[in-house]
Amino acid sequence: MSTSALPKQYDPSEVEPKWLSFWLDNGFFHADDASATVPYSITLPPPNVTGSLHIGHALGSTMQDVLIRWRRMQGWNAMWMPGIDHASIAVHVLLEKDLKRREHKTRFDLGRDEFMRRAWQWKERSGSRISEQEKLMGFSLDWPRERFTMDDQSNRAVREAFVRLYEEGLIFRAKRMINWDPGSETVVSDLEVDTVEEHGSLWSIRYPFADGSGEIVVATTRPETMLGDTGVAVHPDDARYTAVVGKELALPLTGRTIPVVADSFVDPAFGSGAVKVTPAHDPNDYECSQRTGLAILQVIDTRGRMQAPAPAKYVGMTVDDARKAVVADLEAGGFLVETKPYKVPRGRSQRSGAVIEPMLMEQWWVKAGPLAAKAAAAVEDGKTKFVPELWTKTYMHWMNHIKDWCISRQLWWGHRIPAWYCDSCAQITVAREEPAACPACHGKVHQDEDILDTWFSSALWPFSTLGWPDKTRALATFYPNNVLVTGPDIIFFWVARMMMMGIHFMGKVPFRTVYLTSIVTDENGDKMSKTKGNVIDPLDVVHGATIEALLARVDVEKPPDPEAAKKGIKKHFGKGIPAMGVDSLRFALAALNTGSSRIRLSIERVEGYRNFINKLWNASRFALLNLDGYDPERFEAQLASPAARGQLAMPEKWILSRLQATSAAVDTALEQFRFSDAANAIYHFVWDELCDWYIELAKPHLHRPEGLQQDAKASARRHVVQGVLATVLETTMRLLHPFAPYVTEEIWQKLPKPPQLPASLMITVFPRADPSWVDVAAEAEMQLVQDVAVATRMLRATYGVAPSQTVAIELRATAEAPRALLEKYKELIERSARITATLAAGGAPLAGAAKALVGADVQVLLPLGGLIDAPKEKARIEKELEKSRKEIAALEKKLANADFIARAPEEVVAEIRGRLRDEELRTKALVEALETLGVMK
RNA sequence: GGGCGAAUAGCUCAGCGGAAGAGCGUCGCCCUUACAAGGCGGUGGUCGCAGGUUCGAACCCUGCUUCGCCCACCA
Repeated sequence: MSTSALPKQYDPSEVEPKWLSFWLDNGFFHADDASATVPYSITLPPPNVTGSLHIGHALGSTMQDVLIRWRRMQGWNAMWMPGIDHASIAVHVLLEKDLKRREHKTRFDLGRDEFMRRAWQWKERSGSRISEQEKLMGFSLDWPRERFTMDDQSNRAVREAFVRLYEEGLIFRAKRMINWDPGSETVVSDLEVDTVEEHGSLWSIRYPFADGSGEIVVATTRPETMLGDTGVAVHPDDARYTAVVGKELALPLTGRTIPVVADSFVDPAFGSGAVKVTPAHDPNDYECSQRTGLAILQVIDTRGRMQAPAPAKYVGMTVDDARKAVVADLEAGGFLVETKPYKVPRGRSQRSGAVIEPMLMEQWWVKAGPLAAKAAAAVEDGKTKFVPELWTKTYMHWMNHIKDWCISRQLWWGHRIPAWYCDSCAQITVAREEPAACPACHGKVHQDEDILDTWFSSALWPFSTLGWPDKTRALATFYPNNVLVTGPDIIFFWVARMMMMGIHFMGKVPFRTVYLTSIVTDENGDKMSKTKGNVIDPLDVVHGATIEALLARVDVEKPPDPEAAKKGIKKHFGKGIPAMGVDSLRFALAALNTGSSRIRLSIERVEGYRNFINKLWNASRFALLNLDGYDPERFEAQLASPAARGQLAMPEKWILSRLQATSAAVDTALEQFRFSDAANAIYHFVWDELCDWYIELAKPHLHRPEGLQQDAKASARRHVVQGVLATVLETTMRLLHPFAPYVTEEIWQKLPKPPQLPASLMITVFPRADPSWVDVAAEAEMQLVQDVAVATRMLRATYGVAPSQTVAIELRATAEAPRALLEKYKELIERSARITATLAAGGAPLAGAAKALVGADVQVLLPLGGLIDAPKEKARIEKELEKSRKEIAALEKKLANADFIARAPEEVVAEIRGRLRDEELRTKALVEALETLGVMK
């Protein structure tokens, strides 16, 4: 057997590329549509083509890969679908910004064809970059299936879905109030508008009656819209105005007259109780006009400038300029009553940041009601579950209050709407293929200029990626997906719409479980942003980055405030970022993912888990240095029978028992998406049990005998210990592999193991908890050894006994059972605490000895003779005594309570009694120790 | 204005009805031949506040306070 030595520190840069290409070359990530095994599928939320992998992706994708690798190893036919999203509006914003900066042009200057050409160019560059990054992270995506939301197959799916929905009356064209984004010059959906409170003013304006009989004062935060007013509304029950309803007002600055109408949407308590109504530019006012029959005048155009029928003077002004002009003119005309500062809720485009202009326009809509009803019912019936469960409410609330979805966009990069208008008649043709001529009048047709909301194609993604609208094998096998992992921020945008479309077109929910990830923030809980300079780039964590490199990047990326960004970078990454490899990052993300709403990540945190990976590396290194002569096949045969297992020594029984408990914990945790529990179970097993105890106890048995002839017994024992160590490590690699694929593969490949195993760790079998390995007795015995060793080390440390010095201690136990155990494991204790021990049942108080208690009965005596520091010892024991007495008081109080005795379960009462007994023994021993000290004085 | 969540060790978080836990930090002592990215030991908490339910509450209920995050058309 080879005993290849490993370097002292784990070097991911050598290991990662090697195994990545090994996995890819062997097609281990690919799932077979026709496999007879149980399918398990996840669709990766397709990253935007504009982006590169950020920490949020790293989190979500790592969790998906953990699930996929885990299920794959459990024998499921695990398929993880990769893809990229065309991100219509995001690309627009990006390309247009670039165009403006480099060429001072708009997309309109460029023209549709040229713009599209450049967008595709961008896609080719950017799309492959993100895939490369995903590969680097070890994500076991099924690459041959990789898709793009604007590839031929997706285009076909989009057309098919659009046409069918249109034919079913679920897609329609209508003139309604929409959110106009003057920045990107397109409609955006309600979800793409952020309402923010901004400082503005509330103007009160006088509207005189046309007959000169007085006036009505109205208040507004948008005086320029008065140019489009077509009425003033009052509450029908408002006694102040009942007499004037129906009268005409002379609208200042316009020469028009407008009526006073009654509508109950008016709040009589606000301002004067009268509202100016601008139906074309305010959603409320539009509703009002529909109820009261007021006319609609559009005075703002799609570029956010005033247009006729506003008076010529204002035409062409921007909204802001028009506002100033109107206010000035009103004031000059004596119409302005007052101006006061006011907090104005203002809608802003999430994409362009421009102030949203509500407008009345003809657009394409999805009738959401019927789709949402089924999507809500599916969750109510438990067909799809949210994890954590609390998101169910968010989803349900939205579904139950859903509004129609505006799906047309006045952009170019995206799926062009498959609707053709006749140049001669009013016929609209919605079809899968471009019609040669108008079916009604045979006139020429032209296609709708608009494209679809980027989320329309995303909504079809779980089935369009599997071949829909064709009935494919892949679709039959992998739809519905088992899990969707995504961020809560796109529940409405994406999750809800996949649910609606999946149920509609496939008749089944698209996924059984929706796992919502946390938001990754910096260590202070602040959202990561380029401007704050607190962005943790996963690739920097993997490869490392000097502070200079990080700062230099700011100059290339040119964020809005480069100085602030640099300051932030210096603050957060002052010493740069050490290269920590993929596994450290992945493991950190899993370990920190407790399911709370945010994960505070910092470089220090990742370093902590890098240390863990290194610890594991060194434990393996130790093993490999000591496995010479080990024969895995022989060992397997040795362990095959339960009887043989019974022959194992306690430490071996113990570590195997702990290992099986860890397997069980990992499995249970993953079933419940408790990633941090799973990661921490492995972390503690490896560090606290395997490294801190088992390896230490194994050492004397592994060392090669000095003499020429090794005695047979020691040799056999050595082989068993080697076997257990190798087995435990091999199992640990399998357990840990979904979290840290690279380091585990590297170690696993080096470990001696029985032949006929697969070529890669990633296709071995995930450890299954086997209760037959549980050994309660061994765990209890080991606990005693650990407790005695720890108590002894504590005394040593307290009294400054040099680590190199072996001291003699006395162990006392009055009871027979623990004394027998101490006797049995004397050597283990001696080795763990660097002592020699003598055992006694009791005896006279030992003057000049420091004393520690283990449990109630076992005493550890460290003889110090004249060197004992009596006051220190006294203080220490008194502190323990105080704790013990408090505990006794609490326990006695409980037992004195008749209700407790009567109502609490018997076993609880018995347990409390037992604890009281033990605690009393402790107190007695501690008092005795104090008395012994007294002798010294 | 509605809804949801959080408040536990210096920091970040587990625990969610029967003995207060982890990681990091901090303080000692150690280069003990796997690992100083390490070892050993220690310190540190009226579990936000006030009530209630219960034999028993960090955990369940009510109210309050303080922070987050969503949703919402008030001129």
